Amino acid sequence: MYTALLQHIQRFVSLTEEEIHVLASYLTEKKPSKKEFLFQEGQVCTANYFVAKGCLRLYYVNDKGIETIVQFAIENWWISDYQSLERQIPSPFYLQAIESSTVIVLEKQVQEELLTKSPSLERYFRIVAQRAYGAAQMRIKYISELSGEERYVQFTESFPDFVQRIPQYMLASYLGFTPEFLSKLRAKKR
Amino acid sequence: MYTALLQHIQRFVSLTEEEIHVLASYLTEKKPSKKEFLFQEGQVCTANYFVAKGCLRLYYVNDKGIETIVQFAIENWWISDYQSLERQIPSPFYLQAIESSTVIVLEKQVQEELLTKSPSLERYFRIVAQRAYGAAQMRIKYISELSGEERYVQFTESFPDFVQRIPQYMLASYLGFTPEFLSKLRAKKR
DNA sequence: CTCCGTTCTTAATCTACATTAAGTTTTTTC
DNA sequence: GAAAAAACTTAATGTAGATTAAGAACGGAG
Repeated sequence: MYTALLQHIQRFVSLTEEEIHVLASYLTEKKPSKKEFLFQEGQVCTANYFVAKGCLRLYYVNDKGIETIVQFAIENWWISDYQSLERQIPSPFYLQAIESSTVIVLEKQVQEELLTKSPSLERYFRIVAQRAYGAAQMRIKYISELSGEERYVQFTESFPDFVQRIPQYMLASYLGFTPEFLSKLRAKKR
Repeated sequence: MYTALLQHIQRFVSLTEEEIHVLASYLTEKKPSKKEFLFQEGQVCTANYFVAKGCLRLYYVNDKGIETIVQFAIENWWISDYQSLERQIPSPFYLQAIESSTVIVLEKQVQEELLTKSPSLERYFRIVAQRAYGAAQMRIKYISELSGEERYVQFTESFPDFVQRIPQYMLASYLGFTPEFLSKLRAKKR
């Protein structure tokens, strides 16, 4: 149970049997089916989610009804709306399963308590947050540095398998342009 | 000494006298003058920087020589290139003082050691990283959601004092457009 | 105070990508 | 396995913001 997460944690810190036991008692598992939501716009986000299997997307919908994907999460990624989670304010985002997935849920209340008990886990989540932040810094750089076409090439080269797994319009949404423009790019590359 | 930082830390966790003492012994202070660099492109970034006074910018230069600002840091912000710092790879960024500033330097090696000794500090840095990540998530949202003009309005309304402190061309660079376009926007608002 | 480099402005032209709209193909559902 | 819904494509037209170029204003060093 929870082996994917335990393995991930032990890549960064080591846990005692006791800690593993306590941790496991605090976790719950959810198996959202395709298109199921973990939270929606307007709700306060209450948990941090670890993808053991499958794929999620974090997105928002603008006033014209257009969806924009802020982040994907695949196996071994934590995902949540960290401002909503920390400040307990309503989230502007939707967190949704793209495929039917297996997600490990760590409730905020529970996380607080758990981390005061276990410095190793505190350390693990510090490292995870720093890595996510580093990735976000690079993402911001790429958004402004590269053109739409360059971002498309870079993404497909970096994550060829992942591109197969998701609908094209989601890729367009993540890369920051329209499905029509992506279609044009694809036609050009053939 | 280091009072700005100690106050910031104690907004999130409490430290014992002993911990404060150990922490202080590990920190160093730097007073970069205007335009001085803390690190430059191609260097591996070795430390995490806390702005006690003044203002820094993290930016990169593209192949046409155009600078783009990825982040500002003012009083009470930590700033660094977290990918370079964590993976010890060369940074694509420059970290530079915009004003002559007072910066508290926490070397990576030292941070590692310090955090294994103090769970409270581990906790503090976990919280700081999560907040920074939350802010980055929102930044990514705003970049795709708002037009250049809307980002300008939003930024000037959110940080009116800060806008006074920095040159216009840096604001343009941060907001993701040219100084010429900013100039046009400003003319329009008058 | 004045000179020189930096910053800011104006305006003409240009382009990457959006919008709209219609048609086609693929996937889902009953 | 037919019908409906979702996803993808093509093409005409539109626009936010870039680029280029030149001049004006500002600010700091001597």
